[in-house]
Amino acid sequence: MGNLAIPLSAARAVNPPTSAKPAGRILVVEDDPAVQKALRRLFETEGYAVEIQSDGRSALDSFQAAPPAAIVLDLRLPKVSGRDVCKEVKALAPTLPIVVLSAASDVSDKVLLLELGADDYVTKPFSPRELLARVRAALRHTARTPDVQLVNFDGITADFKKMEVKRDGNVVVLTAQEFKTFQFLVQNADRVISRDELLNEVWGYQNYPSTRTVDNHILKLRQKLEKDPSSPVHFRTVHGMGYKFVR
Amino acid sequence: MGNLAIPLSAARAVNPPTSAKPAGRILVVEDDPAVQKALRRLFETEGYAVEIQSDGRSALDSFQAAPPAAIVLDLRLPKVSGRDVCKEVKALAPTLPIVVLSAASDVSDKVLLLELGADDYVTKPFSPRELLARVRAALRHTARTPDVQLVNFDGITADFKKMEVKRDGNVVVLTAQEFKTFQFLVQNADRVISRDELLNEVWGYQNYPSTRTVDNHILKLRQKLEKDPSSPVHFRTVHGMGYKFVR
DNA sequence: CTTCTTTTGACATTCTTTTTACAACTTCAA
DNA sequence: TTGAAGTTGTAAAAAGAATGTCAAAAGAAG
Repeated sequence: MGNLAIPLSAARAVNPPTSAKPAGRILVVEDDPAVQKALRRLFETEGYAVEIQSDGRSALDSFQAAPPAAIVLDLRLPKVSGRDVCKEVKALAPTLPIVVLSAASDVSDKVLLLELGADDYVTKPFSPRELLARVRAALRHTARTPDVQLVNFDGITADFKKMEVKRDGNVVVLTAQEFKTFQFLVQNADRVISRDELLNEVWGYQNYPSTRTVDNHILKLRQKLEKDPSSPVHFRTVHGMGYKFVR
Repeated sequence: MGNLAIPLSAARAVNPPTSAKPAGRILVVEDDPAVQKALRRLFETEGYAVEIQSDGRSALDSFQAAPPAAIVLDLRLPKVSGRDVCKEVKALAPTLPIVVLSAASDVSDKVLLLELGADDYVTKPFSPRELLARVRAALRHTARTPDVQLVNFDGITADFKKMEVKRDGNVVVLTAQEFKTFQFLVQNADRVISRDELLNEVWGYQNYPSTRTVDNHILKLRQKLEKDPSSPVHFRTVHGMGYKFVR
């Protein structure tokens, strides 16, 4: 049986091209002035409006005055701790995405973050791009495209929440990687995805195998899900570009 | 220093040459000759043009002479430190992606990278693939200049995002190169483009075929998209100059 | 250690790009 | 107007790349 334990980070590593930015306002809660400045620059360059608060109390006030699109929250804060801010915000606005900044030691236990209700976290020292990516992902996850959680086509049923795929009523066993690939393609249906993008988004930076690996996973998906794997209808090749999923 | 374990074998085996990439030039700023060599090979194998500078001063000069598509920057450099290079470049070109190479000890502090304005970082010793992945991701992100994304003329519809072109409602299959040529011409409508410019912009530095190749691609585009290919209306020849697209 | 998954490598096949050759066209000067 | 000289249109051949596929190797999980 395929073990479909998808790590937190990977589960939402879904990243359609961010074209023109409608953006939104991001509330940054951080007490170090240097970091404040840097974060402001980082997000503003990307077209987000940025509001900065230096302590938990003001953060909560600000949040209640006008809820932002997302919150970037340092866990170590004066007055009201980041944890409490997190809890309180989540109690009032469960869907508002919160990305936590934390020292590695603070999250020795990931469970803690889940309890807090944070959507994602980045440990210091972190890559600016990564933070950006996670904030984007968090935003997309809640607000923008309510990610497809159920898909139905041909004779295939996929429930991404349950991580279950059926074909004509029978469960199809996908391996973890196959499942992630499938999910990413489906959630980016009709868009051509290059192998590189798949490697980045589905495999991640840490393990970056050769592009042929992608082909093999597509092969498996076709074998398991296409009526006629040798002339695929849904998992299409776009020669010289990549693959695209069509319903 | 120079304890950068970059297995050369890995550099070779990273990825099968992935197609005609627009690629671009990468400025590598690094003083260790061994690493220079490895990085050159890594990126060139992947179809990027590589320029190497050994110290901060020359890096800045080079950047100002002709900005590259991305910068890979060692933090420890002679003359002008990597930090200063980073800051200065970001001040002048905030969107130019910079990936920093650093010893683990250099980034013990989350402030640093953010303050510098770097987009991403890799700690030594690093995996060639990871570096590549990060540079690619950085490039992909900024490369999203969503010029025109949708075009409509005569009976032709083009969706550059989906990489799809339709003619009277039916999908017209364009090859990768044809599509890129088409996109470039359309996004530079009414301007005369020389064959050399097309080769530079569409084909890129790496593969530079003869100018007749361009003619053939225009031919294909006419055959696929013009009502009467033998007297083209949209893909016009400007004798002695090149081609131009008119809506 | 065994089993299952992922990745690699090789090869055949298919599809794309480039070259090539020649006809047709344009330009310009005589 | 006519005829070089240079450009471009065109199709087909040649060269080159990308992909499909399978089996073996490497790696993880149990």
